[in-house]
Formats: sequence, structure tokens, C-alpha cells
Amino acid sequence: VPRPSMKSAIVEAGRDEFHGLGYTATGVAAITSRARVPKGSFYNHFDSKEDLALEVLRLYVMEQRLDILTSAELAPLDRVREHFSLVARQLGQSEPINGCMFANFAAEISDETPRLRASVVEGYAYWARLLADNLREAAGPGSEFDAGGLASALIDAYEGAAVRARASNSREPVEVFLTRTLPLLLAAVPQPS
Amino acid sequence: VPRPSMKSAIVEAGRDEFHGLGYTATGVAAITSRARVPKGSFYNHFDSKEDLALEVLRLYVMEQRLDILTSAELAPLDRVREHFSLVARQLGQSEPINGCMFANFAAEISDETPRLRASVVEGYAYWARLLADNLREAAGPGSEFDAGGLASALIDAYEGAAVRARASNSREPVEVFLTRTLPLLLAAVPQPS
Amino acid sequence: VPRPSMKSAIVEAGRDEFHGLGYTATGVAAITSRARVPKGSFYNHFDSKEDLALEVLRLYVMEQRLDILTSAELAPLDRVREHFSLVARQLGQSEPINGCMFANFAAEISDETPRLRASVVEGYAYWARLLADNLREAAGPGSEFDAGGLASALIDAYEGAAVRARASNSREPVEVFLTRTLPLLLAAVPQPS
Amino acid sequence: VPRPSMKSAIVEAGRDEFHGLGYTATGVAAITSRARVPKGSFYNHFDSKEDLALEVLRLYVMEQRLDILTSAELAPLDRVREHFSLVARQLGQSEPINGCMFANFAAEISDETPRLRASVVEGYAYWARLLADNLREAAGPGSEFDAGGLASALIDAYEGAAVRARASNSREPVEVFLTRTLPLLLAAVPQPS
DNA sequence: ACGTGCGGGACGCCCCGTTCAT
DNA sequence: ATGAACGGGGCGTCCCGCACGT
Repeated sequence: VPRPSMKSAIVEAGRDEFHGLGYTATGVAAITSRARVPKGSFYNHFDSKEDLALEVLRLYVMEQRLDILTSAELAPLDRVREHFSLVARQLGQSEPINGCMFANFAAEISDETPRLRASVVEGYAYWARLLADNLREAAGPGSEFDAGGLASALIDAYEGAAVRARASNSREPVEVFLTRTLPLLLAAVPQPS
Repeated sequence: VPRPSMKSAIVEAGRDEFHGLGYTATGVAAITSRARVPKGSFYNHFDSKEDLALEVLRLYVMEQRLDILTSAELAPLDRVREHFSLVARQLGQSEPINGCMFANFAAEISDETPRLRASVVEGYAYWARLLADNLREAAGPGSEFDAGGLASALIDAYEGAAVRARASNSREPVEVFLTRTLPLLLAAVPQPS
Repeated sequence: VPRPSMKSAIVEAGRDEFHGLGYTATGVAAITSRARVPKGSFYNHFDSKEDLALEVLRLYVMEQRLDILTSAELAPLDRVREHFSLVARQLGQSEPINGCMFANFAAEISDETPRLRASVVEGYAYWARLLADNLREAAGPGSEFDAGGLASALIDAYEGAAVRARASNSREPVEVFLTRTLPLLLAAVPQPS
Repeated sequence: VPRPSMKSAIVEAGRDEFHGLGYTATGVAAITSRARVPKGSFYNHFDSKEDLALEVLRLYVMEQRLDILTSAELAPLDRVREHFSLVARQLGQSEPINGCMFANFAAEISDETPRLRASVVEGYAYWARLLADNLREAAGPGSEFDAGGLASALIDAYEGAAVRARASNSREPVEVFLTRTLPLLLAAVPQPS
């Protein structure tokens, strides 16, 4: 069986088109065409283009190396470093550089797509929670420390690098994030004595 | 002198629509409707929607408080702090929060709009240059210091906060940036003894 | 009985509109309106207005009484006479007189519509070939005779009458062609002794 | 002053654009652009695009070598031969071949442009009258002979060759007309004994 | 009972021929 | 004499629903 199912083909095609062109600029026809699926068949699997985007975002979260943030084999801060190192390198590998799908969606979101907005916000929250847990663990018990704020700061810095990399189609922002921003921010984690 | 030009009305309407809905999702009809001009008048002033966006971006740069970055009355680092404080506060004032236009465009850019991409990249470069000049001046002569890298880091962090604020329609990312990220990054500027 | 497709309605409406107003002056909206189909349905069946015109031309060829040119019951020259008699009479029957679709398209053709040009040229060549075959057969074997040239001359004379009839909305050019030009040109066919 | 006046520049530009693209496909903007004339200035000189076309047609008649048809130095039939020889050669010289403007307009004409139709019909009638006069003179007094019919036949044959030449962008129809059709038709003129 | 070709109308960006006010 | 206003329309595409065919 060459294709497991038509639905997954649509999801993959939608993911790639959304990533490259953006949500609004991507048409349903472009998705079904890329997926080699009959045009009218789209709405058997998804109620709307927005529903497909929701599914795409859900899978995108699972593809990010969030599992590393709970790895038992690494120290908390090493998990964070390794996680960002992997996703940032991955960000700069595609040609052209399409940025982070969360940032791209976040920039396109408006009141027209409330479920998309909710999904993005939830994704950010989930990501921030995982990061904050590690930061808090690294700081050790008893230390007064806004782990949530620092987690958000890390995400923001990464997302900003992602959009700038997309716009310039350059890996330079990725390098800046990894060598400059990430170490500076992680240095703010109080070390247990 | 012919009739009073409606060009400025078109530009303002375009700026607001682009900021709120995004470049792709904004139709020319929505722009002319908001500007209260007939549809056909649009193309007397702009050859295409992309050309209007270029003009909107050009004006957006001029509206950002970049002048503060060359203020003679402030110390270099204070200029940077004041600049980001103003633009970040401004970012969080609109209702809903529409983010930074540069980040929004950056996330929508693809090979379909090469002139838009060039304009965004140029805008980032100009901004980074102004920031780097101040950081270098603050570090003092003779100090080994990658001012350009730190300037890019500052921009990335701000832009990431902007997109997250837009997605969540929340001022929290702005606060995180001002209270967390900005001080941490500026602390990396070496102080002249 | 298959579901009544709207494609044929579109083709017929396109044929009539093209014939009456010309290719450029006919809008897709006018076609769909005459065919009583929604606008978006047009592009389910044709990729462009030019593609519809190609189909219309194809069918137009089939509607011309070219079959008479291969009739087994007539002598070669009688086939030619009968063919032109039928198409010329048909030309003058519509109200108003819309001319020959080939001539009309030929006059509108430019580099903007290369496929249309190719189709018209091919149609002329096909027509000329059928005519030349009859002329050659009428001349008998062994006679030195430019059948192709005379076939083109016949076509040209007919097409000229068609455009003049269209312009003047008069049947007079048709009569001139049938009573004057056609006999004179056919008299040039050498008779086998 | 490089240009005698703006009006003549508009007329020349209109003539060339109409000839190349056709009346409907030619926009007023294309005309003023080619004429290097301000766009809004068009309607100072012409009440409408149709009025410009009327003027273009009027001048087109004057540019055809109709004067030869009244030349005192040639025999009547030689005048006709020379006239068609000149206009046909001229027809095949431009690159691409744009056909005869009369035929092109005739094919585009509909009830939407009644004045254009009247002008084309009048032009044909004038042309036919000049030709018929020569044919009648060549036939000599007292001969029963439909000079008007033959003149129309000549025009039709020429016009048909013109449209076919335009469509195919080939000089072959011109040659066919000159070497085939024209001699055959002129042979029908009765010679005075 | 499912999967899809086609229907369906609103809308995309852009340009039309024309008139107005300066 | 002209640059802009003006509204309607150009062709093509949007996202989506329906009803038929297997």
C-alpha cells in the first residue's frame, strides 16, 4: 500500500503548504493537488480548512522534540539546551527556511479564526509549562524564581529568530539565538548552592 | 493641482487592515471600503497591493520611535531601554493587539512577494544597525564585543513577544519582554571601567 | 441518462456570444449568464476563456458541412460547389449576420492568444486540404495544377465575403461570392479531356 | 518640437494598437502610454474610444494607395493590378502581419458600435466604387457587365487573404491572392473588341 | 453507504472607459 | 490640459455543499 490513507496525505500536504505559503494564502485546491487527492474529497475528511489547520498544528507539536524536555538522561538545563538546539537547527535546515509554524500562525491569527488562535495559545502554554518545569527543577527547591516568565522569554526569543529567519531566508538568526540569546537567558537560572 | 488626493486615506486604511488581518487576508476592496474611496481609485496610486504594502512598511518604520535611538539627551543604553519601552508599550495598547507589523509580514513572506521580503529584511537591518551603534558606544572603545549579534538578539526577543502577544491578544508577552528579557540581554553589554 | 451537464450549455452560450460579440468583447459572465450557470461552474469545465474558445472552434469545424466534401454521391467539383453553397447560405441566415467564426477569430488573433492562433491555422489547413483533394481529383491525373493554391483562394474569397457580410449585416456579399467569385475560381480547374 | 501635436500622436498610437491587438482588446491607457501622452488627456481630443477609431479608419483609407486607382498614367486594369499589388505587398511587410484594418474592424463589429460599422461599410463602398469605375472603363462602353459585383469580389478575396495572413502570420495568403485570385478575377472583365 | 465530480456564488486582484475639478 | 476620481466589470479562484454513481 503506497499511501496509508488519503487523510494523512491531505494532512501532510496541508502542513507543507501552510508552512511554505501561510494559512490564508494556501488554497484547498493547492492542498488536494499536492496530496494527489480528488478536490471534492477534502470535505469528507475535514469540515473546513481551519479544521485541517488545527490537525496540522496538533501534529506539529508532536514533531517538535518536546520529548527531550522530559528526558531522564539529561540534567534539566541540558534538556532545555538540547531541545532548543535541535529545533533551531531543524528550523534552519529546510530550503527555503519556513520558520516556526507556531510563529507563522500566530502572526496570521485574527478574530476570523478563533479556534486557530485557541490552539496556538494552548500550544504555547504547553510548551512554556514544560520549559518552566525544567527551569524550576534546575533552580532547586526554595529559590525564589519566576520560571514561567523565563520560559516565556525563551520561547519569545526563539520565535522572533524564527520569523526573522523566514523573512531573510537566512540561518543567521538561528545562530544568534543559539550562541547569544539562549546562553544569556539560561544564565538567569539561579544555581543551587 | 487636481482634486484632493485620497492616497493618504488609502495608505492609512491599508496599514490598519494589514495590521489587523494580515497582508494576504486583506482584500483591496476592504482597504478602499475603509478608506471610503472607489475601488478603481486604488490603482491610480499603487500598481498593486504589494506596492501599497511597501509604502505601509516604509511609513511604519518612520512611526517607530527610532529617533530615540539617536537622542543626544540620553546615554546609549538608556536610548535602547527607552526605545523598546515605548514600542513595547505601544504594541500592547491597541485593541485587539495586532503585533509588530514587521513580524507579521515576516511570517507571511514567501517567494511570491520578493519585494516585500526585501523591504522587511532592509527594515530589520536598519533597525539592527541603529541598535548596534548604541550598544557599541555603551561598551566603550577597545572592548571586544559583538554588538551586532546582541542587537539582533534584542530584535528577535521583541519580535517573538510581538507575535505571541498577537496570538494570545494579551499584554503578558510585552511585560515579559520588558521586565525579563530586555534587562537580561542588556546586562551582556560590557561596562567600561 | 446521465445528469444533464452544464458543460454543453456553456459551450453553446460561448459559441453564440463569441459569434455575436467577438472573443475579446465577450465576458465569461455573459457566457455563464446566457447559459444560466453560476460563474464558478465555468472553471470546472474550462481552465480559461481561451480554452472554451478552442472547444467552440473545434465544434464549429464539425458543424460546417465538410462531410459534403467527401460525399461519394457527388462529382468532385459539385462537392465543392455544394459545400460553399450550403455554408454561404447558412452564413446569411442568422440575424444579425455574424460572419464566419474562423474569419472573426482570425481577425482578433494576436500573440496574446497563441493557442487560438494555432487552432485557427490548423482549421484553415484542414479545410484547404479537403478542398484541394477535390480540386485535384477534378483536374484529373497528370495535369499540372496548383490545387492547394486554388483551395486557399476559395477560402480567402469566402472569408472575405463573410467579414464584409458581418460588417454590413447584408447578404449581398454572400450572393457575390456564390454567383461571381466561386464560378470564376472554379473555372480555373483544368478539365480532363 | 518633436511632435507636431498630441492629437496626431494619439491617432498614430491608436492606429498601431488597434491594428496589432484589435479594437476591443486595446485600452485607452495603452494608447496614451504608447503616445507618451497624459492619460487623462485623451478625452480632450476624442469623445470616446470609438471616435478615435473613426478617425483612425478615416486616415487608414487615405493611406491606402487608392490614388493609383485614378492615376492618369495607367490603363484601367493596370491601375487595379497595381493598387492591389501595392496594398498586398504592404500587408505582408509588417512584422507581425496585422492584416487589413478594415477586415479586422469588420470582424469585430457588432451593434455595440454602430458608427464604426457605418464607417467600415462606407469605406468598403467607396473602395468598391473606385474599383468598379476602372473595371467598367476597362470593359469599354456598351458591354453588359456587373462591374460592381466584380469589384466586391476583388475586395472580398483581398480581405479574406488579409485575415488569413493575420491569423497565420504568414505571407502565403498574400502570394495566393496576387498570383492566383487576382488574375482569375480580372480575367472576367470583358475586353473591348 | 461511501466518496467524489460538479455545482454554487462570493470574492480575489486588477483594469476598463469616462468625467470631474483644478 | 491633466491627474485623479469613479464605479462597474475583466478573468480567475475562493471555500464549501450537494446529489449522483458505484
